[in-house]
Amino acid sequence: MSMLDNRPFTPIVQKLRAAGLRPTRQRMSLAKLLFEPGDRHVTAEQLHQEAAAGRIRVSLATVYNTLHQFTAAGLLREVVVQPGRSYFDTNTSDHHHFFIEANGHLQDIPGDSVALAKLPEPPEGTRIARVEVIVRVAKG
Amino acid sequence: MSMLDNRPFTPIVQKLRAAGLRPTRQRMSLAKLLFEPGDRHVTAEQLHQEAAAGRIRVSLATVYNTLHQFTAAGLLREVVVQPGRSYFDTNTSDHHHFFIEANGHLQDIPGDSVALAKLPEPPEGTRIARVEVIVRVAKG
DNA sequence: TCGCTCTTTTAGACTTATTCTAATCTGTTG
DNA sequence: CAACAGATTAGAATAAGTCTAAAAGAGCGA
Repeated sequence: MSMLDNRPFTPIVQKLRAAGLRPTRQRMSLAKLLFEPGDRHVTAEQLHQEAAAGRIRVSLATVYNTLHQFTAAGLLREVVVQPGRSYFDTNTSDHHHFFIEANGHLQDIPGDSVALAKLPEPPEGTRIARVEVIVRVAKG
Repeated sequence: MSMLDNRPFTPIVQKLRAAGLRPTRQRMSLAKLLFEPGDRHVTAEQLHQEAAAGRIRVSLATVYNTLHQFTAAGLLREVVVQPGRSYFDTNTSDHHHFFIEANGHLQDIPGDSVALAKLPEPPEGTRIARVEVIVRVAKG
């Protein structure tokens, strides 16, 4: 399966179609970088550089567009822990994060090792969309 | 008690001194805006505008410096929930937040209406600095 | 009080992450 | 394969925040 693989029924193509996104060259390349290696947390800039390293020509604007489309389609989750930096998480299952302050990295917390015993009533006229737990850890 | 109040033993002055910060005009004015009205969540830009509205001349750089100094001193807590925007919370007690997606506002969740039943082991060589729970709510 | 020194503030330049725009290109459908 | 809607692009634009060097202010001792 080469970088030029363009067959119409590859899992990535199916994934994109299922999300209502046309399987364009750029989206397929980015999807491969994102989803083939397993769970990961990337910034737009990182993904753009990885693409460049892999001889894939994609503009930074497209990387941003794609990450947001994937997020809207539920293929990614956006995680904000630091001012001025967004991570995109390829693991969309119910789970939480460690944020390692020393190096700014994120790490998944397995879904069942955090338990919320009690949740508050959401404010009048709203419903809970998602509960995020961020465990900030420091050296020591 | 006027805006020009400069007495050396006002609670704000004490608070600043206790934090090891000189009670300068700018810091006192900002501290008043922050701490007198009770619990609040502000951005740097908002605070800067409030100051301007109150005829207090403070540069934006000073607002940023001050917010960070207050945070380092434990008088404020920084909360990041949206890319490209930091909130500073005057409530430094142990509590969590609702994030109202519709308008981008934060709202405190009383400390005891969220309970964590189980916490994970932090990664090798780190210790838990803080656990943040963000309950994202949407209209409906 | 004055003067000295160290700290703070400031305007404005700069950086970084991200979004926008308008032109060009490409997938898909008939 | 033509046509068109949707996607991509370079580069400009924006926004939040930081940095810098110079000016102003605070606190101290005499």
